[in-house]
Amino acid sequence: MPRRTGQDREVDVSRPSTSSSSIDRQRGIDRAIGLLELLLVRRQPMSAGEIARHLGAPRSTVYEIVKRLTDARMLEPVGSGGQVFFGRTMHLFGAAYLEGDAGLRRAGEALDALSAETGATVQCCALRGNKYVVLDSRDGTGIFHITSDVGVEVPLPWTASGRVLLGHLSDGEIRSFIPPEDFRLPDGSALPVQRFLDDVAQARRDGFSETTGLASSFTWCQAVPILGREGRADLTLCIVLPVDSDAMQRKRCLSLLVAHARRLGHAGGDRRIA
Amino acid sequence: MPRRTGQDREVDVSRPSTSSSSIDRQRGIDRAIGLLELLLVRRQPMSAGEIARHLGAPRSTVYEIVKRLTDARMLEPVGSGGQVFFGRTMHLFGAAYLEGDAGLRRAGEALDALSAETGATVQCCALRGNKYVVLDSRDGTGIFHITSDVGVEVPLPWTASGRVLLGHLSDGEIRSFIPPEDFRLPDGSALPVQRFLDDVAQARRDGFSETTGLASSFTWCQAVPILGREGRADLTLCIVLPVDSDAMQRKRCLSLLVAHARRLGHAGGDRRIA
DNA sequence: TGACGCCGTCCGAAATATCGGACACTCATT
DNA sequence: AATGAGTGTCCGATATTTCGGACGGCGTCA
Repeated sequence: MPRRTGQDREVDVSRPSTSSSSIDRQRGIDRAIGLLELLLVRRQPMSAGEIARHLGAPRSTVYEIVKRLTDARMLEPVGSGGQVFFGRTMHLFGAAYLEGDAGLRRAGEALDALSAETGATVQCCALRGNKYVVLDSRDGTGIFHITSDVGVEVPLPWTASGRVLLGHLSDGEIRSFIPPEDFRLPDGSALPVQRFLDDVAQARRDGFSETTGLASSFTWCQAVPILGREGRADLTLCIVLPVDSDAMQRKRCLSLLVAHARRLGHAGGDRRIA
Repeated sequence: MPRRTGQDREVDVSRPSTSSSSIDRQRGIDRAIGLLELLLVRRQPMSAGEIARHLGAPRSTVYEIVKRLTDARMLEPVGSGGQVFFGRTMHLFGAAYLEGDAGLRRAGEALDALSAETGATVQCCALRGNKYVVLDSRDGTGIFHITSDVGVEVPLPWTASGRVLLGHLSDGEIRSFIPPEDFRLPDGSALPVQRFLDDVAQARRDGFSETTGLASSFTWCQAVPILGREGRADLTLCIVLPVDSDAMQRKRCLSLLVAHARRLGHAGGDRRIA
């Protein structure tokens, strides 16, 4: 693995599009946003130096930014090695967001109900950039939980929700939307793009999607769309069953999912036919 | 050798307090932090112009900052009047914070238990600056709920938790810590400072605090400290009962509170004696 | 119709925040 | 002891960002 020091500033050709860092001097606010996104992806405390290395930012600048964010308690010191992670203020911002977003709040209530009704792990998911992300979840009951963290970005082809969330895109749009490497599954095998496109089309017809053995070999996933004002799947309701659950149980779960999602959805009827 | 921090550049006498920036040019990141804090206090969508007015910031700058934060989805457009509020990314940051802070997460589990055991509104509270703030809560069951929002800042003398959270301060420190206007209660009456100091002292002795008719006339509040590593009350567990609840029920609730808080607390024994 | 208040965008100029580098320090490892 | 890698701080210079103001729209009210 090549060492990445502050040198990679002059990689002009090999930097495709996003996070285009030319020879640039960046704004503090952009550095701050990058820093927070980095912590979100890494999901563990980092020191200022470490952040600077990963961001390709000057150390002195990162120290300054970290200080400001720490004063505002958007970051908090963790441990004794000068590391920081998200702070309490972020929790308050997040809670305020939830208060303002009736959609996600109501979805959370549906998760409570679904969790009680099924005992399985249930989630509410959405698109974030060109990735799939869990926005909220309730862990299943029982000795072994199947869990996944809120906020972790996952390639769309790995998930049932991914098939539902892309229903509003054409095949061509989907091809250019998803990075090619995302079609490689966690087990190393490659998912044929056409099969994924077929899955999306089928999910569009059926109003739900089921997958198994994709992200993990021991799960059977079901996802249904929560339709927004424009008839697009803004959110999904999703249930994670053990792969050996019987067909009857699956059918019951699916109908529960559909019922909750329809109640939550904005576009009442079957706009997806159009 | 005198230390030169970035602060003492313009040590003018005419700096009244925070917020009211005179003629100065501020950093983008500070503007951004101020903007987010403003939204947290206002708890409703605001337009860029409105934000600029409240912040005393140039309109053009605020538009720029809002654009950046919106691109990062830390803010989201709301309505059609160009208003913005916290965005989905904030929710993810907040969730990541919760994942990293075992203390608050465990307190949340205690709230679940307390809520089930008592049916009342229960909260986890802490200090934020020189104010009291609810970090997490579970609403009571029954027809009428007594609720309060996560993240709303409240004067410390209005609350039972306030009396518990200041146990580590001396009378003098408390006097200078709390803004004088915070001793005026919501009903307009003034709480004698000495009475508040006595309350804090008693809470320190008893290991809990009870108040009634302070923040509202119809509530009876109980608060107990969750002790941190240094034996200080970092968090409180708090229960809100109707003012007409009977003594027996109150006693039961208090003992439940104490049991949960002791289990959560770091300093096991009675460090407060020291 | 005109006056007013908003929103959103654009621009040049000047103040300054970012940057690179240097320093002192600690802690392991050689 | 010497080396290396890390943290945390400070400083001057310059490329840049903030700022103030102007502009064109839109809607409302008188």
